[in-house]
Amino acid sequence: MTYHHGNLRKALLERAAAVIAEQGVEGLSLRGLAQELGVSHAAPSRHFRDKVDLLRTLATEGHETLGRYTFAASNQAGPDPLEHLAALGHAYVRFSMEHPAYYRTGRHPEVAAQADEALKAANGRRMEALLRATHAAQEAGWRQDASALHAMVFGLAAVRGLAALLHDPLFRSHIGDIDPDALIDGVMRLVIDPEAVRAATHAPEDDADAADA
Amino acid sequence: MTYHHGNLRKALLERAAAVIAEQGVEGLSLRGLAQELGVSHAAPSRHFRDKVDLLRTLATEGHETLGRYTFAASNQAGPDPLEHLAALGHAYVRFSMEHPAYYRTGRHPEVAAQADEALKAANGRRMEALLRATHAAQEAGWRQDASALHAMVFGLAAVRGLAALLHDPLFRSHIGDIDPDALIDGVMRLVIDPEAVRAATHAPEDDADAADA
DNA sequence: TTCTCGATGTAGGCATTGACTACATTGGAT
DNA sequence: ATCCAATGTAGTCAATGCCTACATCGAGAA
Repeated sequence: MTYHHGNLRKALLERAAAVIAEQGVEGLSLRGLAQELGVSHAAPSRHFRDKVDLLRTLATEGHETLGRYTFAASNQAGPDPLEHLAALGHAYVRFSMEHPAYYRTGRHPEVAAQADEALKAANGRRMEALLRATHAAQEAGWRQDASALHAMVFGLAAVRGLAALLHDPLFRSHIGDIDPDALIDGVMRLVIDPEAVRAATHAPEDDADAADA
Repeated sequence: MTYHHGNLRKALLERAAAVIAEQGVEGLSLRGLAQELGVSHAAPSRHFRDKVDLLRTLATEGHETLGRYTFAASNQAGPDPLEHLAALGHAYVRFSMEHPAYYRTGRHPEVAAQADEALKAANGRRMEALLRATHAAQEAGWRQDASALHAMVFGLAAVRGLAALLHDPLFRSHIGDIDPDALIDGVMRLVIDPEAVRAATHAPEDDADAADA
């Protein structure tokens, strides 16, 4: 046994993510973490000021991972702004399913309440990117009747709400066995509604699709 | 001072709701509650088996209150199924804003994970009612292209997501000062989209302007 | 090479909290 | 009037977060 662990900070983050994925944020204990990693109960304090500091770090990692998801989605999606927006929504829900620890930590009220500048900035960047994608979709005919803000919040709410439902035991048990992917597809189609867009764009009068900035 | 409190159970629930509204569920402590009410630290255990039991009771109260909100909304809404569905969504978001303690407790993972039969049943009833309202809206032309389940989840996700956003400090601080009511209206209009429904119901044939209600 | 010092980990302690047990008080039913 | 179930009290314990003082390590300075 070595006196020093080697990379305790990383190990703490990984183990914490595993515990949160299994038992939720409530089930996380710094002392338990230290014991599982074979270090003393005070060792974690060398790397994280307090429990929220660890959670905040995890949440920031989660933002970065989510960033990679949305980046990949942007690249894989075609040039159609509607498809792009749908891909962003898909990426978020998939992220929430594949990284439950990041997802739960990011939504934890303590973390949001004690967010540092890095976390706020990461969140802000994602919101701005979403707003741009929303704007592009509107220029392509999506929800032109609404303000950009309302349209963005609509899409964001639907996506975040869907993720919340898929993580809600009450919802899951009431719905019974379903294919999450099919549900995500179905809901995203209702959010984007390309049929309606096509109908509106090819509408009686064609002053609607003037797309310039 | 009397040896017995009088109605400690009720007092505990009320005080707990106040604390949760101020500091969130994380800020709630049974001993603190007891101290504020002037009873011994073990007194709460006479009324609630443990902390989750108290939270679960609060969540059940919340379901009842939400039930009253939706009942009132149903009554005040006109006969139009679309208007009815929008009113249900509105009622949920309004409930979440006016009763933050109920809202937060109901969404707390511990509560959902340890829900008892009463809570599951209350949740199930609301889901069934929402499914019926969704079905009626579809019969009136709303989102007929989607399955009833997908349409319901779409609406539910948008509404729950909007409530989540309005309670999210990160979202609120990024958005800046806004009028929540205007945002709720705007988003609900995008969920229901009566214009699109009217367009779809009055078919491709162009008697578009002759039709009025 | 040896020394020093900052980084990292340890040991102990304290306050808070949830939960358990044994005991006390009350008021209503008999 | 008596009994007893409901309600409240006091004490205890383990778990936890956080604090302080001390120990160990290893890399760079001397």
